[in-house]
Amino acid sequence: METAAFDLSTLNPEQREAVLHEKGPLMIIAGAGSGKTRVITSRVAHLIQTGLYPSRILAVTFTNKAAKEMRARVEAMIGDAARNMWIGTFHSTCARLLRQEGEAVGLSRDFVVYDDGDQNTLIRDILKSKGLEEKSIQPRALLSEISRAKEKLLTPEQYAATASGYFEKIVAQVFPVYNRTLAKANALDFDDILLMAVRLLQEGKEVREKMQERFEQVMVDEYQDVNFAQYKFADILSAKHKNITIVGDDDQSIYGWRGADLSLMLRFTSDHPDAKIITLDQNYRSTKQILDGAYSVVRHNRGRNDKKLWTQNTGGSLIQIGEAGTEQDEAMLVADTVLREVRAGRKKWGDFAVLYRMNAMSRVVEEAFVTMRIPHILVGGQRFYERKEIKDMIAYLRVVLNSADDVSVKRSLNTPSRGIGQTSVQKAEKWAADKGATLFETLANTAFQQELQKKQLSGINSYIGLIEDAAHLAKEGRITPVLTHLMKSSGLLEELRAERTEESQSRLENLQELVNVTTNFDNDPETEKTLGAFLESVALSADTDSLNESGDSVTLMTLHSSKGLEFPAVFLMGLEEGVFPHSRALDSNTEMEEERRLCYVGMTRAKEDLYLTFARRRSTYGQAKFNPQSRFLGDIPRDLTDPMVGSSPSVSPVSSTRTVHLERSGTYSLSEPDQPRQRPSWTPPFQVGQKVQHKKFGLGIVIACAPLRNDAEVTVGFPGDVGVKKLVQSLAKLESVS
DNA sequence: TACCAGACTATTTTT
DNA sequence: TAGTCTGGTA
Repeated sequence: METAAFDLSTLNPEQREAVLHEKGPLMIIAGAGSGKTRVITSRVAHLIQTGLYPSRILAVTFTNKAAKEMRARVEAMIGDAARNMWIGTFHSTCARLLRQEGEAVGLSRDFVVYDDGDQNTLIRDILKSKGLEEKSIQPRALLSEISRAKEKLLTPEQYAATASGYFEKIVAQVFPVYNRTLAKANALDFDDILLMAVRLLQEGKEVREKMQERFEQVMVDEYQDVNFAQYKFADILSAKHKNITIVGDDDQSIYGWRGADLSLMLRFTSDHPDAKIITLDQNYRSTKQILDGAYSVVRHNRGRNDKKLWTQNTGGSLIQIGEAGTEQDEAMLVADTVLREVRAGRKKWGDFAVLYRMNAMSRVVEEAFVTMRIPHILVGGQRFYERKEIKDMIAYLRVVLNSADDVSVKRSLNTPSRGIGQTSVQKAEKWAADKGATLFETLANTAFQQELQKKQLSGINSYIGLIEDAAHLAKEGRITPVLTHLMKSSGLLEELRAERTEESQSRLENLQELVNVTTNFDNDPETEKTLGAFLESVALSADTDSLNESGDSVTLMTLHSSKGLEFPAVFLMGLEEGVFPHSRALDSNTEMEEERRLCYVGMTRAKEDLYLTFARRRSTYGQAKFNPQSRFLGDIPRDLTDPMVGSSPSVSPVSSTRTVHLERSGTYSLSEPDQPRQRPSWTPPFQVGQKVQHKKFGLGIVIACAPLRNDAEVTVGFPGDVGVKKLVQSLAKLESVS
């Protein structure tokens, strides 16, 4: 980290220009590794040094981690004055605004934030109550459609007006109910936080003018990832002074599936015809081979701003390509390479990152690393705040804060078991719906209680007593006593301790960790000491926030979570058609372009060494698959690559000539020579690349063969509309054509 | 109410 | 394969 004040002389001309720009809209197109963060922080420092009050700067990012880093770096340059800046994520900034001014749009200060899990339970309940549950509607799909609508700032009415087709009609039906339920529970989902903040600014003239006046400089980082609501938020706030700076890279847009809209980046220049545009294309991170390789993958995308990164760093090794028999072999190849480099003293464990397309792929790597005793940390996967026991306790805390939160009442009511089952809950829900009361009010209502059996009644009373005691404790301001009281008196601790299994032990540890979190919160002088503030910090935080160089270990994570990071050596695994690019992207142009960008992001994480690996055979969902190697590998010019040491090619790439396959296919069996297996070896009926004749489809080329009991599943590519087919040999009766 | 077996279904996830 | 969900039964 830079500790001295910033030094203009170490910046390149474009960077300097961006830093010194003072008035008017500015767009910085910042390629990977082009010193973006340095430019933004220097710019902030420069503005403050030229007399701007820090409190008049708003800087928004997408992650808490980025926000934290930005603040720390500015502080290092200009000292404590940086504290008064508004630096935060879109969500935390909007939530802050809503807590301050939200009452103007009828929002209570004590709103809770619903995460994906809560949204899911809510939507399921609604589907059930509408009798729509078995109509093959996936709650997830529904939620993402609603989310998409909210990101566009659409009201349920506006959505309904344009809804067409079966699915959209259902969404139109559910959407308003979903919103009403949230409102009744005094809850906001992630999208609401943005939406309500924008609405507040649009409708509340006074608030709007106050905020517009206040923020003389507005900066948005990672602009390629903004959605419409976020765009609007920044747009309104910067409308008065017009000093908006956006920083982004269209080649690194990998969150399209989450509503990020790349076209908003283009829109910036039409919104602000006078905008200054600066492109940072000198890369300070990677070697030329890595940059050229990455470029050869993204350049296939249409409609991108062509921008080729350059570097003065022309040394370094070629991109290394590793081929393995199975995914286990692939993982071992990675492990071996790491081990060799570390033993040779060329690298430390912490210099390596292993990136993959799906979290599920981490397991094999972990296994290999464990057997080879390679220290590693796994990023992502099951998140702390999504663990059951943590969510349970959070649910309790939320009820203490806001008893209208029905979702949390339902979750906590019978955990641990108080003998209150589905039937009782349904009874209470019905009663609540009839009387227009909240669930909690209903449970406490004497008239309702008379309808209950003794057992249920005593359970409910002990629940209510527990919440009331906790609410009393909460008035004192510290969170930890409330939490520990709830854990003890609910009997949850007791239950877990009694279980004495490995799982219960780990749950107890997680709960202990939660106590640590609240203790830190209680002792942190910076935080507002209320339960609401604590719950908000929980809802708006991600695990990766705390991801720092935690010791000297290899980092394992998905390509998505690697964005913004860099490592001396990077492995990109699973470069196979159907894995990366992901199978879901194979028939969609837009998604394929996003996969390409994802590959670009992954490759440009590497500073010195980049390894791309694939396996010929991979089991997916318990089924063996022979995927052809990824098209991305084919995009990289040969003179930039080198086979990895230990790579075991046996079949040449699909694109090469057939004769090669025929010669080598003898070894093409399930029992890899280096890893003997118990299973009898299986000989595929055809070789990959072999021409075959099908009665109906005609001539085709074998792409893959997989064993299928006493049969074989043959994947064949046919020309024209027929495309790729999976055929069972005994039925398809494919004949080989020489 | 609670538990178990079988069915079902599978990206990515900054907040 | 593995984790989640559902429905049937004790």
